[in-house]
Amino acid sequence: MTTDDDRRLDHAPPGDGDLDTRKAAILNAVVTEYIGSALPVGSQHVVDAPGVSVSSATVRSDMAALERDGYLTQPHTSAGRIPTDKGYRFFVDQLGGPGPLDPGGRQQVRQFFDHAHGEIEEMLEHTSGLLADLTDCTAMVVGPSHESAVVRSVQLVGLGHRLALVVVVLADGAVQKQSIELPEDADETVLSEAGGRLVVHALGTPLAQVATSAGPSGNPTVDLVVAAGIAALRSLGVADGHDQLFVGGSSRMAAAFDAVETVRSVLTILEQQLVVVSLLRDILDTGLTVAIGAEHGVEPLASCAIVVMPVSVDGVEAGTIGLLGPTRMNYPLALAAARVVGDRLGERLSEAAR
Amino acid sequence: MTTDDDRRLDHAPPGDGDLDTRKAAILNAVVTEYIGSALPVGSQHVVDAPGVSVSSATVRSDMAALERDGYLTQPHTSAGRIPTDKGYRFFVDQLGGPGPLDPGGRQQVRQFFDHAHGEIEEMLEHTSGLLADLTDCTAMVVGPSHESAVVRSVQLVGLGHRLALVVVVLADGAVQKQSIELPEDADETVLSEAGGRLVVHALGTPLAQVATSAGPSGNPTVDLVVAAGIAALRSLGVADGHDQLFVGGSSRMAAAFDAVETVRSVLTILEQQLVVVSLLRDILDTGLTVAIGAEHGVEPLASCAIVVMPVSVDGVEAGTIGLLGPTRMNYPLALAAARVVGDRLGERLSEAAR
DNA sequence: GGCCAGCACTCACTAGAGTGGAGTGCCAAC
DNA sequence: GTTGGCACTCCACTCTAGTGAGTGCTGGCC
Repeated sequence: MTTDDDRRLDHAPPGDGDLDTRKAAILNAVVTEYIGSALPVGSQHVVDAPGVSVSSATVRSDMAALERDGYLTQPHTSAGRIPTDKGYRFFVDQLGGPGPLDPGGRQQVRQFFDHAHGEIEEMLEHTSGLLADLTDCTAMVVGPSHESAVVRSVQLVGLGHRLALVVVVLADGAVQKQSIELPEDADETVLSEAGGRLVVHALGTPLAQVATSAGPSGNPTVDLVVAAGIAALRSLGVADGHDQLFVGGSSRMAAAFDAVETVRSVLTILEQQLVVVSLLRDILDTGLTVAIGAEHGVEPLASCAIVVMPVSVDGVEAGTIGLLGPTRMNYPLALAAARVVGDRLGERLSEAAR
Repeated sequence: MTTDDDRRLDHAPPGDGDLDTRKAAILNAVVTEYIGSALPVGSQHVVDAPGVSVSSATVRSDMAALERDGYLTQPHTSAGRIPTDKGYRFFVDQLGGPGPLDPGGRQQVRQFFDHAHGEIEEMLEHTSGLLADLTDCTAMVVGPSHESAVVRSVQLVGLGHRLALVVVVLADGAVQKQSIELPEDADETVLSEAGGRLVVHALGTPLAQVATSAGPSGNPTVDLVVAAGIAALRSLGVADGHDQLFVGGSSRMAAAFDAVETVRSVLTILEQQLVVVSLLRDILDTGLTVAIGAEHGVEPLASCAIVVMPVSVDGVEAGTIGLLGPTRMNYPLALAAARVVGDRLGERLSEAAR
């Protein structure tokens, strides 16, 4: 039964992160099994796994060692083992990054991007749905920040009642707006004069680098409006991560846990866009791709794992993809899907920015 | 104990939707109690309620009658009663519309709208959060449709690569965009010429009433671009309900049910914007304010009730507020909150449109 | 020294019996 | 029509085996 498969593993280097080859194989088998069944895994279920050509007794003693070392744990004595966060961590590290996506998934991704149309926000939104479908996780998509996008057009539109709208079109196709208050004596002429000056001031400049002030025009009212417009532009340039998060498939969290209280607390986190965006940012900043259990500091997500993948637009990390699931999520699938979708999304966004 | 309070009810007209005064009082007491406790209500818990100055034995026989008539049901023999959908319906009808909001809630609403700032989308989003906080329900806010909003500004911005963006600013401060493909030979001149013609064509017109075609300009390329721009404008005028729904507090659904499967199916519905928007639309169209259980046709929401409230902008029903909770939701609170917030939101939007 | 069959042990899970209590329906009396 | 009294029902809870998956240990074997 276990004849050919093992050779590869038997001859692998002995030290694989403190674990000998067989222990690693057993750990992987436990993790894989548990991800599939969500049931504690006994020694008997592991003996047939590749790389484990020993009896259940030997597996037991190895499992005991793995438990001593903190990779596995028992819900109670005389139950099977389930992986600890450390166990999942080993499993994930040993995967060595995303593998290929299964053909069905690849097909689904291809179809999606072939038919993806419409505006960028719509596409990001749908992408989160696609990822959720592919992985059965909750998907988070953070759109590219507009900080460095070049201003293609600025417009000042009066709305009446001392209110005007600064409308900016950026090179990546994003449209931003910000309302400003007008001084009492600002009429159409002032608005159009100020609009013209804003165009001269900001056109062709990255949003975050719009200069703080423009020269005087001779008309103090115009100067006031221009100043307000510049302030509005600059405030749009600050990436507050507020308006660019798309969460898809949050209902999957309900399927992932059977404690309704866990579901509630996870959903509560997901409602806080700022928390989610900075969480993903933090994980990326620590250089991780997967954050398991307590590794990210967010307490209510202690029983969750997060897979993050940067989305590169023209070679620059611009957006982020995140997948949220229980710690026993399907890591190989999640990693593969995140990579493939991230790459394709990046390509798409790069094309659009060109 | 029950002396003064009853007189009002004792002298009420005998037929209140097929129920005599005392039965109605008992039904109301059961509903109120059950909304608070989520536990089946026994005859003993009802004898102290206003309008019920009889013994538990009498209450029992009335309850039996109410069950025969379909207002109450028993989870099992020898358990207390819980209201049926019909029972909730009677309760809600007898409320006769929204009552006043409690002072704390009023205060919260006032504070919110005093400090509400920023763009319309942001405000709608935050409004959904406010409603969820007030009522402990999931809140849905459908923004005003832009069909009838007057075009304040049209702009054609080239994005390179045979792509341009039609950017429309509407009188209510909304900004819409739609990308169009350009013919091979469209250069900056064509773009600006076409942009100018679009302005002439659409400015001051309600979005849904933009005429289908403009006269020829003499330059076939310009005509092509203008046609594409008009098509884009008209497509924006179609209220597909896609981009104007804001759902807040979906985590509250997890707290409302203890069956995780129910939570999952409800969340799945909430993820389908189109379904939610048309559901609210349907309920409003049937002239209801509250849809209980099976009254709306959506099967996965059979254990939910929905409170809807139109939001009037300048006297015209423009947006919608919806509250989703379990059938045993706090109807008086939900109705009061929806009314107050809906009114204030309407005022706010009317101001902005002026 | 590493591996393994055998064995005693642990403990969640299930089913069944017993009990308490909340609640009902019915009835005779007022 | 209303009420107190009473027998009855049935859930929720507890307790008690019994079962079985799974463990740790041990002594013998290669």
